[in-house]
Amino acid sequence: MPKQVDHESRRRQIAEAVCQLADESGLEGVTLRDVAARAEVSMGAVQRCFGTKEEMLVFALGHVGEQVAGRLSARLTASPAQSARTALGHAASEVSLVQEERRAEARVWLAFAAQAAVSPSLAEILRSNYADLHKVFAQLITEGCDTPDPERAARTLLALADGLTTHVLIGHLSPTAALGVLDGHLNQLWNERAS
Amino acid sequence: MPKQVDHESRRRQIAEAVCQLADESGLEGVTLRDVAARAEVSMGAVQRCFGTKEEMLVFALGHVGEQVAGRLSARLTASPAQSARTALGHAASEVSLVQEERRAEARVWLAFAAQAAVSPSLAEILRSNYADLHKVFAQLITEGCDTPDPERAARTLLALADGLTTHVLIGHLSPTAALGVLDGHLNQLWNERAS
DNA sequence: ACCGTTCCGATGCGCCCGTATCGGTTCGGC
DNA sequence: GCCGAACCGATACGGGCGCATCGGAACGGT
Repeated sequence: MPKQVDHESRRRQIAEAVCQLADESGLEGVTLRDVAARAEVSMGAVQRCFGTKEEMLVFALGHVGEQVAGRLSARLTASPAQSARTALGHAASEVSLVQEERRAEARVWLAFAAQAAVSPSLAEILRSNYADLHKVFAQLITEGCDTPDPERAARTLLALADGLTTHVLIGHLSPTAALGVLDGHLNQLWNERAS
Repeated sequence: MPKQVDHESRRRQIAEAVCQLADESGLEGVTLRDVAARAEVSMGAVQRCFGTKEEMLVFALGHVGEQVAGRLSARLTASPAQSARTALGHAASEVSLVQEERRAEARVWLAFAAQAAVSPSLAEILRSNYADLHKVFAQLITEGCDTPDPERAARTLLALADGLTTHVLIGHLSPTAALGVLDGHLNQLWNERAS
C-alpha cells in the first residue's frame, strides 16, 4: 500500500470548510470548488473523500451535530455539582446557538434544516441529533423538577431553543432577549407545581 | 399607451408559482424558467415583472406573509366572542403551520428563513412580519391573562411556534405532538399566576 | 531496486443558471 | 388609419456548476 492519507481527518477538514462557506453565503454558496479552495486541498481530493456532493453535506451535518453534542455533554460533565436548574439553563443556551461566537454554527444549522425539508438523507441526520438532545433534556427535567409531563416539557424546550435561534439569526430578537426568554421559560417550568 | 396588463395580479400569480416550487424542492429549486413554466407565462414576462430574481423572491416572501397574516386576522375577527385563551390557541396553531394543509407554506417559510440569514432584503421582510405577529400575540396575552411580562410571553410563544414548525417539517415531531406542546404551553401560561 | 497500487491535481464535458437583447405583435391616441 | 409605445416570446451569452477522466507522482511490499 502506497501513500497513506488519513481520510477521516481530511473529511473533517473538508466539513469545516463546508461550514465556513455555509455560514458566509448559505448552503447554495457551497460549491465543490469553493470547498476545495477553503479546505486548501484540490478538487480531486474532495471528490475522492466524498463520492458526491450530497454525501459531503451529510457528513458535514453530522460533523456539526457532533460538535454541538460534544460541547453540551462537556458542559454538563464539567460541573456536575450545580443544580439541575442551572444545568438545564446552560444546556438550553448551548443548544440554542444565540451566543455571538456560535452565530456561524447557527447559520449552518438553519441552512441544513431548510435543506432537510426536501432532502430525506439530511432529515435523517437531523432527526437523530434531535432525538439525542431530547433525551438529554428530558433526563435533566425529570431529575430536576416535578412537572407532570417531562417528555412534553423537553419537546417544548427544544422547540423553543430552535425558534429562538432562528429569530436571533433573522434579527427579530437580540441574543440578550433570547436568553431572557429562555430563562423566563425555565423559571416558569420550575415554579409550575411549586406554587 | 398600448396593451395594458394587470401587473399586480400577474405578480401574485408568479409568487404563487414560486411558493409551489419552493415547497417541492426548496428555494434553490426555484429557477426563473421553472417559475415561468409553473405560472404558465413566458420567461420574458417574469423578467418584466421583476427586474431581478431577488426582487421576485422578496415579493413572494411578502406574499406568503400577507397570506398568513390575513388568515390570522380572519380567524380572530370571525369569532370574537370566544375566550382570549382559545383565541390565542387558534392564533398560535395558525402561525405554527403544523396542520397538514399548511405544510407547503411551512416549507416555504423555512426556505426563506434560511435564505434570510444571508440576504438582508429578505431578512427585512421577515422581521416586519414577525413584528406584526408579535404585536398580535402580545395584545392577546395582555388581554387574556395576567402574566407579569406579556411582551416576553409573546416572544416565547412566537419562538415556540416557529420551532415546532421546523421540528414537524423535519419529522422530529408529529403535528399532533406539536399541537400538544402548544396547548400545554398555553395552559401553563394561563395558570402561571392563578394558582 | 523496482513495481503495482493508491493518491493527486488539472482539465474537459455537458448542463443549466440569470440576464441581456431583439424582432414581432398589440393596442390606445390622434 | 396609422404610429409609436408598451408588451411579448424566443433566443443568445457568459459563467459556474457537479461530475468524469487521466497522466504522473509518491510510496510500501518483496
